[in-house]
Amino acid sequence: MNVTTELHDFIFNGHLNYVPHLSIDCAVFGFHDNQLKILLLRSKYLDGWALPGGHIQRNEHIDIAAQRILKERTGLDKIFLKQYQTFGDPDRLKTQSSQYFLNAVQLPIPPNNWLMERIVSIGYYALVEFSKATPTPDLFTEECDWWDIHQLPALIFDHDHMVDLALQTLQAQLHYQPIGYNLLPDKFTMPELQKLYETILDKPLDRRNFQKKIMGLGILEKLEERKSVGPHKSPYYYRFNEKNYQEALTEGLSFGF
Amino acid sequence: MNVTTELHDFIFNGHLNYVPHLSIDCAVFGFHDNQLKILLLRSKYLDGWALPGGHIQRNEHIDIAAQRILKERTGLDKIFLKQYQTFGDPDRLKTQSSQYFLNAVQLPIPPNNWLMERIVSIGYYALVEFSKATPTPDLFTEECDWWDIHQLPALIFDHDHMVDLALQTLQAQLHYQPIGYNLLPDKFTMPELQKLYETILDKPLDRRNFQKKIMGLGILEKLEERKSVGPHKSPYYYRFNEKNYQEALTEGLSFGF
DNA sequence: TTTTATTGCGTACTTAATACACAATAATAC
DNA sequence: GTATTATTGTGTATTAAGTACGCAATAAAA
Repeated sequence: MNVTTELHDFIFNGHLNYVPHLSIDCAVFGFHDNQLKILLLRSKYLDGWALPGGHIQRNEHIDIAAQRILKERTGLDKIFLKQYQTFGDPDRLKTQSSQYFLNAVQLPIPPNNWLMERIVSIGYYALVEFSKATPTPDLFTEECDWWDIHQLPALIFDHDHMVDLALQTLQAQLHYQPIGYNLLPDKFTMPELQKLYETILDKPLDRRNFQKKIMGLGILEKLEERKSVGPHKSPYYYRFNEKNYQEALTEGLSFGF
Repeated sequence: MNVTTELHDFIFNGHLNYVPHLSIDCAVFGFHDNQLKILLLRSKYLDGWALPGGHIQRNEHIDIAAQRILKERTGLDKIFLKQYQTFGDPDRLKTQSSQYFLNAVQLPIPPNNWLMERIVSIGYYALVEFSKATPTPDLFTEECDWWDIHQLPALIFDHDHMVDLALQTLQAQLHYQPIGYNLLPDKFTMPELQKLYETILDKPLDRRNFQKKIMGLGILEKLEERKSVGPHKSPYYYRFNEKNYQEALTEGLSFGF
């Protein structure tokens, strides 16, 4: 099936498979080069970048739908995903992006088409390991790539608002939930973990106090191995203790930065 | 319009006014007799108690819809309302309650009717001043009343889960947001405020430390007047300082119970 | 006038958060 | 080899926040 027929099918028959009036949008965070990154797509039929998103199948749990959508965009299973807000402004799609879409698709879409109606979007944020994720465009996507959270391109609809709120939520969660596990490779050094926290919170932390606090949580274990990173003392590798980490996820923690 | 024709109209024409596949359910909290209460309805056509809820009008913001729904049930305007979770299990309505409904309404409802389809519900929690709210049943409601949060009746669908999560959210919020304002009368005593916090957190707090901490936030002002409550020293009245309270709402606070 | 339960205010103790010091060390330069 | 350099590992002192508890004041009832 080529792009044109698939697009046609999605527009005119999508409501048969998907729940109308609802969508999902995901803010997918990654960490690379000491920067917090977010995954964005540029659609062939829209005038800006967008959060990865999609629709919910007729008999699908919304959490499963979010997992499915992100599997298609990143190749990853069992992603750390959290619902953070549902966006329900009736005019959230009534921007110039909509007009651009109508011009771009070159199809006679009636106003009562399921995609032209008011859509409420459920916002999720996700944490993924940058190096394991493979940004994957679909047929309707021109580009799919990571962007530094501090240098975002123009986003469509209300997606800038969605990113703002997702980041705020992540920052707040950081104080109760052990978050590094989903964003870092299996083993990592203490300076790397600290940089991650500093990047998300957007403020510097004291190296020695950070180590004390994070080790005090009891979810990390120090390895024998050290990482060679320059003309100076080499830091040890650490990894999350799976069992204690899972416990901390359900019980919650108390940081205090 | 009598009950039967209004019900008929809602079932068969409701989708013209309301967004299908979506609903709103609200956990409305009040405080009375040193108990945390929640507002529940018993529908004429359902076999248990339910959270007050409803549907979103075609061109209505979801937050406005929640306000409208609660205005109808309590008579109150500008209620403190917060979205806390969207419930999207495709089978959340497929319980015995649905069968009971079909028997009770005695109408030939086809399976493709908008109320028979899968509905995703947006959960809000609300805080209201018990004495100012007037529980108001609608045409389809048999009873509408406050229930002690610790002695709830059988609830329909997934409403028990909704209540659980709303309470958990409220408890968590209590640590960052000045919450008493919405649940207490304009002026109140320190023991009353403390009782509210103890009730929500479900644990005792030290009287003297509580006073220190709560006054340290700078959102309360002590009045000259005292309340006469028994054969012992009379407590002062306090009230929220409107300006500082609003500031605290946006800035957030840091408690630590 | 005494009794009673409770309030207002205060002080000691413990724990958590913050600030800062210094020796150890791995790659590089010479 | 040996000195240089930037960074890491570990520790201690200080400050702030949280917890535990004491006691005099007092308003209504006995």
